[in-house]
Amino acid sequence: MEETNIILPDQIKCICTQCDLKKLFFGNVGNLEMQLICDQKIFRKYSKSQIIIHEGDEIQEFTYLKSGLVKLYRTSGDKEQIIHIAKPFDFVSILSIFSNSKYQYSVSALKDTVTCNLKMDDIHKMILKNGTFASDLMRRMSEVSDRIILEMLEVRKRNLKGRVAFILLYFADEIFNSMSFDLPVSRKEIAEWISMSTENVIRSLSEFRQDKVIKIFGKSIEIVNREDLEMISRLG
Amino acid sequence: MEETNIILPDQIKCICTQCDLKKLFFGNVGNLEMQLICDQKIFRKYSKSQIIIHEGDEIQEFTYLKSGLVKLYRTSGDKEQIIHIAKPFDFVSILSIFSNSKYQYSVSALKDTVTCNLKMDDIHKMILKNGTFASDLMRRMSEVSDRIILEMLEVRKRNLKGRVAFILLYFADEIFNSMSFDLPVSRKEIAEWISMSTENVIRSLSEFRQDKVIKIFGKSIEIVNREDLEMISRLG
DNA sequence: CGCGGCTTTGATGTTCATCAAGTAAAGTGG
DNA sequence: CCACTTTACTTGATGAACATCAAAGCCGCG
Repeated sequence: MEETNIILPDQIKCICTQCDLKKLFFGNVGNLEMQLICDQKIFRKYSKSQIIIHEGDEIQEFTYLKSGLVKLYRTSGDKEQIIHIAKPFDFVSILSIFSNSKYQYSVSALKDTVTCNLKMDDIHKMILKNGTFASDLMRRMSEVSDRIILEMLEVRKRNLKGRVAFILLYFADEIFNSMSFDLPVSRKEIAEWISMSTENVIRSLSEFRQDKVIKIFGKSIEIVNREDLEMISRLG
Repeated sequence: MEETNIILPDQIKCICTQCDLKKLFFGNVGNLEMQLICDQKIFRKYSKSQIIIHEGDEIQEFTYLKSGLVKLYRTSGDKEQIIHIAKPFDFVSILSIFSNSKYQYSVSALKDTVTCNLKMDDIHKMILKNGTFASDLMRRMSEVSDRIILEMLEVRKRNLKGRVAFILLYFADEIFNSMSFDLPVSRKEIAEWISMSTENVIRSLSEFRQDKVIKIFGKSIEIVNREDLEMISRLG
């Protein structure tokens, strides 16, 4: 939220009407209305591990990801609980914003991330005026919360190894669309995501490597035997 | 959903404009619009353990609780995972309905329950026409999903005894508003809610009883030492 | 170059699931 | 309504799963 994160629209070549993300929420917003929103928008740029949204902060903006990758989490005491990892189109900051005046979760950047921020007031006004926009937005909210809840249930019904396998497949299928990728999170963060200890996350990864299910080079992961990994995820 | 569950409006003295639940969603709906909805409404009555919504069913109605108590859960294989326990005003069936054509969760009655069912089409039409209604509905959706997610996180960060203590306090504070109440769920259901084994839920309850934190007579629970129970919930 | 955080492995102990066996309660069909 | 069956509840014993502690190597960063 610091001023230093602001980048002016003309620093990024971006015309709202041509934005890939337009159809997410603004597919049914006329060009005139769109122009009003467009003129008000602010981009913010965050580098890895910078905090985008801080639990407890006043909600004044409607924030969505233009590029990058973020984690949604909650802090209690000195511990963090990761709720979800989201990429553009996964509009996580949509949670809470219509019921609370303050954010219930924090969001931070896992890699360099750019957000597009609109004034919450403008969004509220548009909901009142434009029913189709309201309807589209509702669908998005419902999708996001459904996905998060179902994902938490999927994790929760598995044991340690099943959870780790599930997370690896999640990165492969949902985030990177590839069998090899660089982990955007630490082992500790995986642990905070699946509610297990860091050591046991590492032990599971090592075991998968020994069993030739995956290859590991530091943060770099390659899924070698997808069938086995899926089996571990299903049975665990 | 069976026809046998339908009860005609005049069997229950109910005028929509005077309904306690009106302000939940329809606080900003005019009397004329309200009348249209009102004429279309159907009540359904369910007895304990009857299924109100079945995972996978087509979503055609907008369902909310008039009275009773329900559990929201998901079935995988032969096991159930309880997501949330809800009473009237906690409008759980709001989840999924704007993003999916089918229900992602099941809902069943924990005690005799009456639902008020509106046509989904009418709700959609009203969202398009009435911006304030859309806005109110969004706030409710956001509240419900926030509450469920935060609750799951609270459970997940605790250990066995902490979870059991948390659930007991949940019943006392959120459901019954009393330090003594009849458990509306079995030990097994508590286990499915907090992802622990039935035996260990029972052992925790027995231990609380031995330590004179609670009294137990079958399904009947009395919280004797609230401070201790809160301590267990906090530290566990 | 040194410090702190991340990663890794091993050893140990705690927490929890599972199995077993018995009692109580609740539903079912004659 | 009773005998019967099933489901819920309870406790103990055992072993598996997982956390914690400890120690050492590694990496990035000021």
